Amino acid sequence: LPKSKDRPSARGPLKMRDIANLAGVSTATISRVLHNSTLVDADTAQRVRDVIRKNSYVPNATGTALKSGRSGIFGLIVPDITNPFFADFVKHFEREVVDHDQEMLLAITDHLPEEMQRSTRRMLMRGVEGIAILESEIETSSYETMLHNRVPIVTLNRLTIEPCVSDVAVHASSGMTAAVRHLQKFGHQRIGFLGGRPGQSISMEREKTFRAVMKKVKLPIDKASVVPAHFTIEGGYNAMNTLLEQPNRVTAVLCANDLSAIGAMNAMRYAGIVPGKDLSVIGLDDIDICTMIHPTLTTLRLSREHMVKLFLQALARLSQEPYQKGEQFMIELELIVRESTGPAPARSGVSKKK
Amino acid sequence: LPKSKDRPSARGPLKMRDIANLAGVSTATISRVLHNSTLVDADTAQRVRDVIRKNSYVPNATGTALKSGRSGIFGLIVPDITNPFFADFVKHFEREVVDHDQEMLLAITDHLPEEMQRSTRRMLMRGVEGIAILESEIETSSYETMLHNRVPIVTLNRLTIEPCVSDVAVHASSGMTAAVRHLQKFGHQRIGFLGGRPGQSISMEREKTFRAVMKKVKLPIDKASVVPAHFTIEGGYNAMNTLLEQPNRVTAVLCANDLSAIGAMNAMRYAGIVPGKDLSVIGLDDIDICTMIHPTLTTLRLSREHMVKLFLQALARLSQEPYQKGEQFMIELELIVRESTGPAPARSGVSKKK
DNA sequence: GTGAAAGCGCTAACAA
DNA sequence: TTGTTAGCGCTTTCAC
Repeated sequence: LPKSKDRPSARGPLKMRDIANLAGVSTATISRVLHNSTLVDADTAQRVRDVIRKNSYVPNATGTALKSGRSGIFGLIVPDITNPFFADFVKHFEREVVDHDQEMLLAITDHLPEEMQRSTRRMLMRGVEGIAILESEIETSSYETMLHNRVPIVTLNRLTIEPCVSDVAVHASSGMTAAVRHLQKFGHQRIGFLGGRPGQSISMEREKTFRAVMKKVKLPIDKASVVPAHFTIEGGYNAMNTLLEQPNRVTAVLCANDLSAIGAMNAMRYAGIVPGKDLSVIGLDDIDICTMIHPTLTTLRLSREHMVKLFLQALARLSQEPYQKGEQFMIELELIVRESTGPAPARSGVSKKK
Repeated sequence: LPKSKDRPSARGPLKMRDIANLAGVSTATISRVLHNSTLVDADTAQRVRDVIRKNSYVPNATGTALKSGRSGIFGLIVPDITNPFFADFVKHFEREVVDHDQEMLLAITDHLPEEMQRSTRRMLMRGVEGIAILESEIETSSYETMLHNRVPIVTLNRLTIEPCVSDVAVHASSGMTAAVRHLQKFGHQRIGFLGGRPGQSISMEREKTFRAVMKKVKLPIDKASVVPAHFTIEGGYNAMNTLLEQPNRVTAVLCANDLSAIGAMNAMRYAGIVPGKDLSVIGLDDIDICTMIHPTLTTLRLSREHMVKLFLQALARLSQEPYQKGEQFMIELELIVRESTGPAPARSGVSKKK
């Protein structure tokens, strides 16, 4: 019986061997041509390229990965791709990674610890060269498995680094200061905050920063004007309804993210309050829809493009031997003024219905 | 010098060989344990499992893939993950695929033909076992490369099948009929349509269906009330502004998707027209935000969950030898009534400002 | 300038 | 019940 060397791939895609046979050269030559090696005769190279094109040959990355020990895959773990912030992050991450001839392996945890565990396992099985984790609560056993396997990791807002683990954190205070000063210039004195859920580290962090900023600019905080909220439209909607029940209502609110700001504006509409006029609103993230709603949303931009660059840079540095230590990176917010903020209304008691 | 068999993996994750050495068995036994083979002694199995756990060993899928010839990866190509419809599709696709111990390879084309080409190449390199393409315009050379490599493909709304290529199409006419009847019951007579961009097959299809439905229910169509629109918030916004310039304005509009419906409602607000009261609006897709805006959007639901199931089922069937032929699947729309539709206003000349 | 051959991590047929 | 071994597609040293 003929050796497998000679059979023209019974089924499935062509292999390098087949191309080699068709071009009358060895697989080594094919490989050289694919890598644009100069050590190959121009004519031979051309002939090989023709055969490749004619047969739509595509090299099998599995073989390459196994041989080289490098998968060329980077993992990305997000809690919820339905949130435009994460969707945009995923989009930029994919683009960046693909532009470097690598792949993205995406995992969506839906905030579930057991999904986090499955995700890390999947990533390790596929031999990812690094993992970006945009999930603030990382379940312990997953974390240990990753450390054990010494895969570079970059986390978001955990403010903790260790060997093989870097972190990118949002430094909110300068941005929030700008936001509050912007409101102050419009004459706002009573400013509320929507967000800050006990136990959720990012949102607690943002609430803490808000308190610090208000102290810095010497504005008092009414306890009842800081309302916990999920990072969703519904979360903001509910929180704003709670806020609206308060006497001596605020004239402006900062929200922990854009989605909750949008929800808050919906709640205001139902209550007959005009956002941007009766009550100013500021979001955080600057997702695309900020400019597509009415009124357009003033917000603190957290650039996904920049974040992605930081994450990938951090991963790259962890991969280089001398940097295995782990580093802390910071990213700033930028105030983007739009229509949802304006002069504070003359007196506090705005009627509920116009 | 000792054979590589004996060295305890200098660096990087442990391999099966290492675990075998630690447990004092051969790699074959490790493999058997990992696959829950019954042919292995209970004690040995336990010992192996302990070693695996203790060392956080994770098998390398690259090896498995190369050996078995099956990558366990399914490709998904979408034009724009920032569109909530696609984001939701990706989410369900990922979940479904991962639940079957497989992976999703995601590509985002941003509607660019050259990205489509790169994407298919990436997919073929990684040896995907099937590709779901949610991009209606498929660039020819990519398509041929895929066919050449005989990888199962399922497309959306192309209404064309061939060997190795199945299609899932949205059958809009019953849903649209329900939508128009719903408006008729509210007394609407002049109904417009936003969408239908020349050259974009999905949107042309939807416009055609709209015309057919209007004919069926014996309602006239004013040429000027069918306005082309991109499938985005901005597209709907612009289209609605065009529509509002018309004399003898419609009292209701169907939109080719939810995003354009949302944009249309924004445009109405700016013009002082109250959506759902002065002018009824119906979307298509039923993305999550439909219930999170004011007024909530009446829409024709296109279930992503169901679509994903169909796509994966179609891919699975193409993989089985006897089904290589390619099949046409259909998916229906379901009318979901919310607040954006209501009784037609008494007379047509609604004032532009209240 | 080109080819032969070994080996990456894993599986499965076969041997013991 | 367990081990030995060949080989999946590719790269690369070494020999020619």
